[in-house]
Amino acid sequence: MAIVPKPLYQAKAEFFRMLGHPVRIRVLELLQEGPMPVRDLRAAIEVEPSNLSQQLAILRRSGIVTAARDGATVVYALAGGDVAELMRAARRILTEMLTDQEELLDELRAAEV
Amino acid sequence: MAIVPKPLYQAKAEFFRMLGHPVRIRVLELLQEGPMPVRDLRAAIEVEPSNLSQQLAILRRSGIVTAARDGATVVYALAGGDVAELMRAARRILTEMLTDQEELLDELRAAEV
DNA sequence: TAATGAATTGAAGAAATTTTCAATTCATAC
DNA sequence: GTATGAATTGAAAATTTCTTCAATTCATTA
Repeated sequence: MAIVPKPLYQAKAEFFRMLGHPVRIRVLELLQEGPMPVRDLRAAIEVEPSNLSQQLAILRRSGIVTAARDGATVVYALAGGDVAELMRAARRILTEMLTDQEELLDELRAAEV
Repeated sequence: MAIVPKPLYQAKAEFFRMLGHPVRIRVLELLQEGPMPVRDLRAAIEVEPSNLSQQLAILRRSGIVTAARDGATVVYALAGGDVAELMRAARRILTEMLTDQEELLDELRAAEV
């Protein structure tokens, strides 16, 4: 079976798409404070257990997190990449984008008609 | 017009989802070199004109790019946020995540973007 | 070994996104 | 004013992702 390399822009798109879900974002944010058992993730995120598991499976398959069983509980952790820096960069852009929208909103509010 | 504040993690998820498409990624990468008319985007990206327009519309609506008409052509530009830093952060994580996919790794190392 | 709790899996229906095509707008040239 | 090229729009069909539920695995405890 020949290895057909995936175009880089497609790998990037898949990566961002993997991040594009509220539950997955929250999991990644929580794991930035350190490894955490599923039990705690479930307490912090309002979501059905099986739904959380589905989202965790997506994160696991992508390779951005790892899972380790410890007795009856499973502990998740970031696989190592600097997720914090990525989130900071995203927040900077998001902040700028939302600020612009707010300015637009202010203009709309200020408009006479 | 009631303003319903959106949870931050949801805004983040929407932001990443907006990035999660190969054509949109390529547009953002091309625009990092400066404003560019649709004509040039279409020459650089293999995609149906109307499909490109759909993807451009998504980028526009999100606020990450702006469009300005100049005669018969339309010129797109990044709205201002530091998209380059975001892409670098993403690439760092991707590089780490894909250590077992040699071909893609080589592309990542060679990529300047 | 039976029972319980923790977490995952598989599969189906629901929901969202993507692609495609015909129709439209806008500016320029004839 | 009519034709042409550039780009966008609206809407449907195709595809993908999301949610949900029942069934399952694995470890612990009674």
